Amino acid sequence: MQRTNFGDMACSIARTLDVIGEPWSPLILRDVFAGMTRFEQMQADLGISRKVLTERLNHLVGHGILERQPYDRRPRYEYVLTERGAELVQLLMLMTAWGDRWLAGEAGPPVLYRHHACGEISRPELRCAHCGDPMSARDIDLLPGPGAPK
Amino acid sequence: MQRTNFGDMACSIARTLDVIGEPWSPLILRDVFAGMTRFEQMQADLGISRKVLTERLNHLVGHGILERQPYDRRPRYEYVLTERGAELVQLLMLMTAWGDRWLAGEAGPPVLYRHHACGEISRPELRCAHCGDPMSARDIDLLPGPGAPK
DNA sequence: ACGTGGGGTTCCCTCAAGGAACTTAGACTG
DNA sequence: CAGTCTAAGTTCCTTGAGGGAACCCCACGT
Repeated sequence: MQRTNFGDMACSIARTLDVIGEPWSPLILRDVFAGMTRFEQMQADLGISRKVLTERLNHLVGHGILERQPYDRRPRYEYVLTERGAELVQLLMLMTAWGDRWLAGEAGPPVLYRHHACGEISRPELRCAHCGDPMSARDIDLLPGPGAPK
Repeated sequence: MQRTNFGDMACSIARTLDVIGEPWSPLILRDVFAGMTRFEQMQADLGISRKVLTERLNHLVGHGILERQPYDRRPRYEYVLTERGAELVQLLMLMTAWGDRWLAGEAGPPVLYRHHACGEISRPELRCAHCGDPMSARDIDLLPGPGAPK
């Protein structure tokens, strides 16, 4: 995977990739979010190598995305989303929306979202936290922030 | 990187990862979005190997995310976002917001977004396309869609 | 004709992903 | 108490992708 260390770059995208950018990591988060929280379940569902699954889970736990909790007196553990992790799920939701739109083809989306607030099947949209209007790539300018390099 | 082919999975997240999940791809999109559209610029900015940059650009062009356009009578090209690609930038915006919140630390965010509609420095938020209320991980149920496996 | 500079290609080396086999700790079973 | 079962890893080997440096090609400019 990435031999170059993205975590040290002065870029929030690169830093986020350092946490969840490795192959499989987003799919592991998806599984945990969907309720497949145990090692064997994920391994079977994803078809990932056990070695890599171990590495990814440790990485995600280490970065505070998942927590490892025993669920038995035997050495059995399940992984649950932390607050940081739950916020990352928004990214997955947006990835789903993009994939549904551009890659799902004839068959249509494999999964639908029902929104608790309105009870409808819907999809997420990006809006400005300040004014509430839509906020897409064409609607913004980039400015250097306080953490900008130099 | 990923030897396993995510594109064949019945999951819009996996399919999206097949397009932009390889290492560097999101950062390449970031650069193009930020106006660094040429091979040499990106290579210098990212510190990516020229070989991998070539591979990634071809992959992104092949999936309709970028377009390769000549900008000179000499063999000089720049890469521009297609509509599909521009919509992917929303993902980057959300990654930025997450990284700003959880990883930026003392120094603060390296980049700020100014929203054209309201003119304010702001950040994007996920909202329901149907009712407009916030739509985060805790606000939805998952249901099988028409493209669900079997 | 000669240099320059953008945009790649080629080559080799290292290290991560895949895969299968092995290990461990406790619980259950006879 | 010995033997079996199961979830959750660990170990080891093979393969192939990422890093890096060197090289190549082409249209200018001078």
